[in-house]
Amino acid sequence: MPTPHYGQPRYHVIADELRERIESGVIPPGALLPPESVLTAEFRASRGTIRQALAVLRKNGLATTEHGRGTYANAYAFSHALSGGSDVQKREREVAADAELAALFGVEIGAPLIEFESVTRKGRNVSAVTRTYRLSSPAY
Amino acid sequence: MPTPHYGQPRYHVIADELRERIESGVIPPGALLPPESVLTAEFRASRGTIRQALAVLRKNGLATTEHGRGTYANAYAFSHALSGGSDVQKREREVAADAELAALFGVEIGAPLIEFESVTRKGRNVSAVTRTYRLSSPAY
DNA sequence: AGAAATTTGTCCGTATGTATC
DNA sequence: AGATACATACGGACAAATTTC
Repeated sequence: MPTPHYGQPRYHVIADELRERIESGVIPPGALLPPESVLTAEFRASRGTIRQALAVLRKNGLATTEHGRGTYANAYAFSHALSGGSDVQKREREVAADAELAALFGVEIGAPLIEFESVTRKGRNVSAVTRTYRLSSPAY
Repeated sequence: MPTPHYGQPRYHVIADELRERIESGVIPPGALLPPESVLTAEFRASRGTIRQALAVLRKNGLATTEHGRGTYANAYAFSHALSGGSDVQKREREVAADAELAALFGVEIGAPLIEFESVTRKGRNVSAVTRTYRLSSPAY
């Protein structure tokens, strides 16, 4: 693989992508980001480049890294996006599994799932809707 | 010590050796491989290099690792294309807006949306499914 | 039941060699 | 030549899950 750095350096592009995920709620506040090893695979970047990207997030207050544990998305990032003119509404509800979700979770169609929905608005427009589904009763 | 990686990288050589032991039955299916600490001594490689070799085995479906327990040799079926060996599977597709999404985004029902789906697995079970919806053609 | 040891998971910092822009 | 990035490798430290005593 060549090393094209048109415009922006890779670590900056990666940092932007991760910031987008944090501010949009794809990575919810307080959640762990994927470990460096996974990020290297996802972005096909070397560990050094990934670490540079994470350093950018830390410097901007979007993430916090703990030795031996991982890198957290900061809750502060949410309010940052809020003050930036976007608005986020959240809600949690119980829904019935459709065929697709049932197949994924290995439950019957109609089985109860917890749906966590996050609606991100910028101005009057909705920019993103994120729905996270989990089993309502723990899998054992 | 310097780090000459002439020819094949060390983790690759080590992975090959371990695969040989598994396929030849020296390490029978279901048995635990030696712990990383022992492998570092055997191959005189750093732990990181050993873990890289083990990652190759996992990716090839030859071994399975459990936190705090160890790495098992798999009774190897050919699970290469199936699981891919990764924890998170992602895909992106275009879907039609249902009534709720249409109302949120302010588009007509059936209008095209980009759906980004991420399926997180723990072991064999799906632990979470996240779907993020965005407008397919940015409205600005 | 509880403490210690084992083992894997993750991050830190550093270093070398290679390749491309 | 310099900056960026990749792949590889080392050693150390802390965290978390599991097993053992």
